[in-house]
Amino acid sequence: MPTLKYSRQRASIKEYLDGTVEHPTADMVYMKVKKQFPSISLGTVYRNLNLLADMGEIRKLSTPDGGDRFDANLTPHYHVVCSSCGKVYDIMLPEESIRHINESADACFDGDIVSHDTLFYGICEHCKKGK
Amino acid sequence: MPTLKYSRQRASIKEYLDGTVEHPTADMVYMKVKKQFPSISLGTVYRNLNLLADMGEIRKLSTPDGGDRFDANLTPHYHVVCSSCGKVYDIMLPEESIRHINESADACFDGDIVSHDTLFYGICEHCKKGK
DNA sequence: TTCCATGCAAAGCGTTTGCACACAC
DNA sequence: GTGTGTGCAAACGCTTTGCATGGAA
Repeated sequence: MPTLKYSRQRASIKEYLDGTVEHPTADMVYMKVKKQFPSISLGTVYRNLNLLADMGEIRKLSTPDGGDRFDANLTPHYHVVCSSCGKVYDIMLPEESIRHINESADACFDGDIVSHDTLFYGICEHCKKGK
Repeated sequence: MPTLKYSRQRASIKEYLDGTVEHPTADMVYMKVKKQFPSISLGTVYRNLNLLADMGEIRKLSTPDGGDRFDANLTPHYHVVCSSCGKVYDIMLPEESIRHINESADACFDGDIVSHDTLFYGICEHCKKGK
């Protein structure tokens, strides 16, 4: 495998992700980092996001509405994606619940459940009110 | 809204989904139904799959590897998607576990969890052995 | 006859990739 | 100087859509 070399662009992407509680799409990252590096390309953003995800420095979340989302928060937590607006929310289940869910799922599945990737769906408060 | 009219193509799609325990992609449905209707187009398959999903006759599952998958099994159950091979498996949790998971998640989320859409990730038995 | 459904092809969208150039080491 | 990262643009995979035609009611 190739040796990793420093790049300002990658550092900027990581820094942005570290400082946000949202779960930005690649395009949102692109827009943000573009302010600092006006000539950065979307391809570079994607390459670095995937690189960071492969290295385990960020998490990549797949959502139903196409675009992936990225999260630099590595503490064990789940996500809820709003079926209405597509936003992704953190959900901090108590450790006991996490264990219970994993044990239940593991017992029913012929293989290994990767716990922290579990994705919940819902309707967020904002979308509930909007109706 | 327009009145729904019968179509052999849609009937065939529904019939195929009713008879399989897999969770076929749109393209798999297309390939299958094409045997009966050689001139059917992929667009028609997509239109009917979305139509059936909107009517609640089938479920549409979003997976991380791009393609959506379709499931005619409407009994309450969850899904596990294998991070390695992309296959989708049914997972029949005991009712008590489902209730526990929902209550836990609901308590931590500012909105409504849509229980049966919850998506687990894992490595299936087949991929575990293959390594 | 009235509309909905179909087939076809083009377009849409998010993402990946090939290539020449720039930059880290 | 060697090899990785970047910017650009083309290509990709999946899905949707516009339009003329075909079929259900």
